[in-house]
Amino acid sequence: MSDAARRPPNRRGEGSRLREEIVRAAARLIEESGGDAVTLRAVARGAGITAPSIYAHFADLDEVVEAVVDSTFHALTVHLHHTVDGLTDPVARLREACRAYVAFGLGQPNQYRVLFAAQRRSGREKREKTVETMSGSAAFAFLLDGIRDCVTAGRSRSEDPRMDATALWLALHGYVGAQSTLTNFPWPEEDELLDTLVRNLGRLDSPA
Amino acid sequence: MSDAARRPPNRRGEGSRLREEIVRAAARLIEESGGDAVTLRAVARGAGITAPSIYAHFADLDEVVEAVVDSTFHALTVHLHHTVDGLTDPVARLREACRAYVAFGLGQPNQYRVLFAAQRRSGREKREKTVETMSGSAAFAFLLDGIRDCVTAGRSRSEDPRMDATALWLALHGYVGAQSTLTNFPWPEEDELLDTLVRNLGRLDSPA
DNA sequence: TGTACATCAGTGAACGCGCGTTCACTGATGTAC
DNA sequence: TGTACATCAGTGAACGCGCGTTCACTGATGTAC
Repeated sequence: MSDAARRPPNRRGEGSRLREEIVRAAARLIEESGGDAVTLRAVARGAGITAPSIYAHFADLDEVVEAVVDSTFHALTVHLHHTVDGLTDPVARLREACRAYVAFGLGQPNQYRVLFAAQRRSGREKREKTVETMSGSAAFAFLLDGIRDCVTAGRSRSEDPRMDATALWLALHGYVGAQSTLTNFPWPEEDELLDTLVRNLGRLDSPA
Repeated sequence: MSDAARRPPNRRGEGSRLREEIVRAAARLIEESGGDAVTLRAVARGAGITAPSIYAHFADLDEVVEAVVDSTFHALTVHLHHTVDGLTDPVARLREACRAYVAFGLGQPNQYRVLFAAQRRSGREKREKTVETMSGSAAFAFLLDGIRDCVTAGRSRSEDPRMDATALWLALHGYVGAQSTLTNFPWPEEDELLDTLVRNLGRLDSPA
């Protein structure tokens, strides 16, 4: 901090502004480094503050990452809602939701990875209600409702929407992880692949 | 190393024995720590040697992990071959291969994760022929051949086996990653889920 | 068979580094009078 | 309106730690004569 000007302190009661800046810096760092170089000190550097300042807002680095995960899950949910907003055809809604999910993941693959990697670590002892059941399930519920709506509209032959939604989510999830990792794999055209997944796992009669 | 007896050196020309012990120790460490605590020194401790001894066999930790990945991919390939060996019905072969793939991944989820996580890191500058295209593709080819055989036998309606094999692999891959991570998710019965994936993505006419 | 010597697997001390965490502190903001 | 003071966001020095990497070394194994 000796080379830069001293950070002007936030006004009284505006400490939460720094909190948000820390979360943003951590998210940026996760995305850029792939999660390898995410340390308390690196986050502090990214936010333009000194390391001890973080303790005023978070107990440790895990809490910071947790905040990033919450924020990212929220952004995903908003993104999905915004995408299907205005679409009325249930098949189109389902397909666009899947497209949007994949686009969100591929747009920030390392943050997406942390969304689920964080469960492993913090799951040891903490909190009954994990992020997974709180925020993450909103995205899954999206797919489940999407399939149910298709069934109601007579567009899907699914006899077990929960099973089929799980299968569909697994494939989307696998695609986000694999596509951003195995860049040498002979990937088919993305739209075709997504259509294949949605049509077959959503049990749609007509081509999507 | 002061607390333990000094390791008796291998005989002349048997330096490769230590190499294998290092790889085994690294694999163990990856599986137990989730990959977080994998350091050169930790691997050395696990192998019962001092850190500098590793340099006689590997340039750095990345090379050690690379060796673990190679070994794990090889084990996966052997496991798949062994599983379908003796099965003649193409649908049964495909389904059992999928089951075996998932079982392998869930049996050592952290090693499985590293299989693909390693691509990211070392992919920066090194080697054109990545592990992915060399060893990993053997597993994928297994699924592809499986679907093709079903088509030939008139058991699958697939019109694009490569596309459908990709879709199927993505779902299996997603399942291994998600199931070992999201332990609170209301997972359906594993056999039912796998049947759903194989039947729908393998485009099988009759229930698998 | 015996002895001197080369080989080489593995050791242990040492280095500089970035890390997490603690602590007393500084100095601008806002308040009491 | 002016002044003394409390508050509190953020600093910077310091600590102990495990890390990767280097280097000269040790001592058992095998070989030449």
